[in-house]
Amino acid sequence: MTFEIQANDKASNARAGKIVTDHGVIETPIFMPVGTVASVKAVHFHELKEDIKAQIILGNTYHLFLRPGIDTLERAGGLHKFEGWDKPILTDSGGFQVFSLSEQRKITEEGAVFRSHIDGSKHLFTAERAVDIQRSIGADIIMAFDECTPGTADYNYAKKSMEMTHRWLQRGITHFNNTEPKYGYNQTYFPIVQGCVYTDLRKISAEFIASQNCDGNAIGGLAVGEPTEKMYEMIEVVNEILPKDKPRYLMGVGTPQNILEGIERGVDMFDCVMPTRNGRNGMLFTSQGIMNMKNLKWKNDFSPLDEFGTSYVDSAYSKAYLRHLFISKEYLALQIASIHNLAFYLWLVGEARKHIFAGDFSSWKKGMLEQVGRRL
RNA sequence: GGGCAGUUACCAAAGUGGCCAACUGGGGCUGACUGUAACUCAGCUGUCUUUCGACUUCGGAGGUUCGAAUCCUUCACUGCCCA
Repeated sequence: MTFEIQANDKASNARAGKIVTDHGVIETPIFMPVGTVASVKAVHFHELKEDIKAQIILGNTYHLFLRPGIDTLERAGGLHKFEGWDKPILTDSGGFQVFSLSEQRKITEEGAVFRSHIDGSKHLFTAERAVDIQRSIGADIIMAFDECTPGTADYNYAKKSMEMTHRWLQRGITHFNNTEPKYGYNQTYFPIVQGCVYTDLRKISAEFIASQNCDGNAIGGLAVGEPTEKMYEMIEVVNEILPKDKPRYLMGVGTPQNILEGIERGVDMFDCVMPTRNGRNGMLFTSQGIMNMKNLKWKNDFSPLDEFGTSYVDSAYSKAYLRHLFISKEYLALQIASIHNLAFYLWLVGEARKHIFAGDFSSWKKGMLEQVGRRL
């Protein structure tokens, strides 16, 4: 994997670049749709590629390990072949599940023991195991196994957790270097900065992560309960330290506003379930603001779903029709909303990229922020 | 014509003397959702009020009672059965 910066914004830390993987090029800044269980929920891969124009998608180690399982993925020849996606894939390590499934896991120095949410069976995830599974999945970019601490963690817990994440990282890197890709193309390993909302911890973590000299670096443990301003502050602190010539990936973020703020602070890659999950729950993100499609006000509004939208669903369907589909609990509603939201997110980062090249990112961002935050 | 059962908020349906503005579903309105255990979750859904609370309700009218959605009388309507 290689990364090349193609343009820097004049008034901010925003940059535009190009990541090259064996499955193709990723133009940054980029948003990566989340396809946890070998599926971007409610969206065909055809639409993902042709209409939404996704350049890279995610998969999840924990979920894919439970179903369909490693054996099936290996027999399929890896996740790309299994799901029919020939562009880049990034897999999360299961670190987020340490946070989101905190009720049914136990953390030790060795790793985390999960009780499966599917059948209750116990599974030990370690730094090494996460590498092995991600080798079997065959993602282009694989993530270190970390503990994603909640934004409300106290200092001592955050410090101990961060230090353990660092030890896990060294074990993971060693194991990564001692193992080979399984399907004939290269994989690269991204470490993850932790440290919760504590500036000194974030600095220590960023310095440690930078010293590992990986191809790219991730910022984790944000947008997990801390105030948004704190998140922005932590991004600034960390990006001061993370190498400029490596892609920076802000994990799990976020709203359109979060993404623009992240780009301005020098982040290159984002992923988030919001466009798909919120879409399925009836919320549309548009360049003009946020719409709750279940609201009465759309009942007889036959105007296009999004007159400024770039996806075919934006002109093919009306607001009134999509509202009807949601109210009627029709599956098509989930598809249309998910396609629209993902297309919007990809459009948004694409526009950001253009304005970085043009050198007027910050002024463009200011106007866009006001628009996307409106409630329609 | 006779007998029986029933009539509760937008719909369905509990409640059979005070703890009832009235259980529960559905529907409706609004909100939440950030490396996906999520087509999920939460609040509201008689009127007025920010809250406390006040007021008007359980087919209509009248009555019994300190007190009625609940008991009595009567009228109206609906369903089933017998002629």
